Amino acid sequence: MSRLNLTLCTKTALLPQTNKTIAAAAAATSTSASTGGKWNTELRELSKQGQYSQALFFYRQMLRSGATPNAFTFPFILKSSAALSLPLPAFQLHCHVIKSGCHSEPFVQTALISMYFKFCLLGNAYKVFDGSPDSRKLTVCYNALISGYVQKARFLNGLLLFREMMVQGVPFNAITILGLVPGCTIPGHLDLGRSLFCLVLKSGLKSDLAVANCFLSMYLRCGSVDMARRLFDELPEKGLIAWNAMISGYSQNGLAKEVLDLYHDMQLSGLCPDEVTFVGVLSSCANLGAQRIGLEIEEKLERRGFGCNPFLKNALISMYARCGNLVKARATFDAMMHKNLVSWTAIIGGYGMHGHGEVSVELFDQMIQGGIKPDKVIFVSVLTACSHAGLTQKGLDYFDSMEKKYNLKPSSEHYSCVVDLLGRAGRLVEARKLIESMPMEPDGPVWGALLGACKIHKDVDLAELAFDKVVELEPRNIGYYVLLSNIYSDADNEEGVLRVRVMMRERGLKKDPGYSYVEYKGRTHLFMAGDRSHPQTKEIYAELKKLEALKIKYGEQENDELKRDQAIVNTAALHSERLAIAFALLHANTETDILVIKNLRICGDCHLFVKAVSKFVNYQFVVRDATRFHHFKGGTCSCNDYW
DNA sequence: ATAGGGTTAG
Repeated sequence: MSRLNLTLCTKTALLPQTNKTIAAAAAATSTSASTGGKWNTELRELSKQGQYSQALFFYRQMLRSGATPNAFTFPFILKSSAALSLPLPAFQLHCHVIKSGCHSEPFVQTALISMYFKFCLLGNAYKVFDGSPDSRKLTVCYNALISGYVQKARFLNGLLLFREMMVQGVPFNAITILGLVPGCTIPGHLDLGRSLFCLVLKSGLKSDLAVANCFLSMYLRCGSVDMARRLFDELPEKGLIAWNAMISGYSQNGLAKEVLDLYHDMQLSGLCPDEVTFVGVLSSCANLGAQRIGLEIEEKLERRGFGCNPFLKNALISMYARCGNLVKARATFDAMMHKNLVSWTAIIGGYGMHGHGEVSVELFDQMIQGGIKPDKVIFVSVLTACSHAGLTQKGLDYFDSMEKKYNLKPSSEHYSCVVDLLGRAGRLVEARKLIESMPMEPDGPVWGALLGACKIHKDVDLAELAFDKVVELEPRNIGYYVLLSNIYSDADNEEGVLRVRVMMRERGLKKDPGYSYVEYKGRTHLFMAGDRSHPQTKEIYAELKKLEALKIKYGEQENDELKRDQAIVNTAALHSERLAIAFALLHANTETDILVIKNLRICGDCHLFVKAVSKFVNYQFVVRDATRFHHFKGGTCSCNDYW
C-alpha cells in the first residue's frame, strides 16, 4: 500500500495542474496521517517551483488531515508566506511553530527571521534571534539577520552583528559576506568594503565565485570602476554573472564604449550572453546612439526567445528612443503587453528629448488615467519634456502636483528641471526665487540651469551670480566656464571672456581633446586628431586622401553652391572627424548602410563637412552630439533637436 | 529533505 502511495505522489508532483497535485497528494497521504514526510516532500516541490499560494493551501490541508508539521515543514511554509506578502498568516504561523515545539530549530528560526524581515518587522525578527540562547552560536541565524538588516538599509546593525560574531567566535561563511557586502555601497563605506575584502582574502573564501562577484558589484556600485576591473581581470574563472556584473556596471557608470568592448570579449571567450547581458549592452547602445548594434541585438533576442522579457523590452524602447527612432520605440512600447512604470518613463522621455513634449504630456496623462502611480524618476522626464517643448504652465502644474497629489517630495533634480522650465520661458526672476525657496541646498545642476537660461535671454548680471554659485559647487566642470565665456562673448564683453580664460588657466582646466568615434560591427573606434594608433591607420589615411581627391572631381562642376561645399570639404573639419569619417567610408559598402557617429563637436564646420561628404556616397550618416541627432543623406541634413 | 546569497531596464 505504501509503495503505491509513493508512486502516486511522485507522478502527480510532475503534473503542471497543481490543484490535482494537491488533491491527489492529500488523498494519498490521508491514510498515513501522522507522518509529515510525504507532505514535506510535496511542500518542497511547490516551494521550489514558486507556487507559494498552493503551498499554503497544501499546508492547510495537511493540518486538516491531522498530520503534525515538524522542523522540515516550517521553512517551506514560512518562505511561502513571506513571498506572498501575507503578514497575517505570518503571525499565525509563528504560533504554529511554537505550538509544535520547533521554535529552537535553527532552520525554522532562520526562516522566521527572514520572513519577518520581508515584512519589514525588524523588531520581531530580532526577537526571534534574541529569544533563544542557542541562536547566538549559530552562523545561519546571524546570516539571516545580517542580510535582513542590510537589505532594509540598516547596514550599521548588520555590521555590529558581524562584529559580535567575530567577538563570540562564531565562524562566518560565504553567505555572511554576501549578506553584508552590498551594504558597503552606501556612500562613505567603501573603505569598509575593502577591509572586508582583505578579511575574505585571508579566510580562503575568495575562491567562492559568488563572493568574488559580490565584491565586484560592490565596487561597481560605488563607482570604483578601475578597482572592479582589476578584480574582474584577476578572477581565475569568470562565470556569466561576473561578465554581466562587469557589463552592467560599466553601463551604469556611463562607460558605454567599454560595455561594447567587453561584450565583444565575452563572445570571444565563448560565453553565451543572456538577458541580463543584453540589458546592459542595449542601455549602452542608447547612450552611444548606436542604433545599428541595437537592431542586431533585437534580432538576436527574437532568435533566442527573449522577446517577452520586460527588462529587455524597456531597454529596447529606451535604446530606440534615444537613438532618435521614435517610430520603432513607439511600436515596441505599443506592442508590450504589460507596460510598467519604466516602459512609460522610457517612451515619455524619448518624446521629450526629441522635442515632442506634447506627446510626452499626452502619454503621461494617459498613464495616470490607466491607474499607474508616477514616481520621482518619471517626473524628471515629464518636466524635462515640458521645458523643451515650451509647455511652461503644464510643467509648473505637474511640479505642483508632485507633492499635493502623489506625495512625492521633489528632489533637487526636479528643481533644476523647473528652473530650466522657467528660465527658457524667460521668467528668470521667478526661477531665481524658486531656487531661493528650495528646502534643500541647491546643487550644481540647479544653478547651471539658471546659467543656461541666462545665456538664452542674455542676462549677464544674473549669469555672473549663477556662475559664482555653480563654480563653487563644481569648480572643475568646464561646461560652465565655456557657458559664461559665451555669454560674455554674446554681450561683446571682451574683458569678461578674457577673465574666464584666465580663470580656467589658473585652475588648470583644459578643454577636452577633441575626439570622434564610429561604431562598426559591435566595436567602437575612437579617433583623436593626428591619431595613428588605430590598427588600420594606413588604410584610413589612404581613404582620407581619396576624400581629398573627391574635391578635384567636384571642382570640375560649375555650380556655386557645390563649389562652396568643396571648399568646406577641403578646409574645415578637425582631423579627428575626418579620420572617423574616413574609417566609416572604408568599411561601409552596402547601400543600406547607416553610419552612426558620435561626435562631441559636430558644430559649424564639421557639420558642413559631413554634409558635403554625404553627397558623394550612398550612405546615411547619423551623427550625435551633445544636443542633437544630425541625419545626413545625399548632401542634405535634417536635425532632431533634443531641446 | 529544511534557511541565508552573487548579475537586469527609465
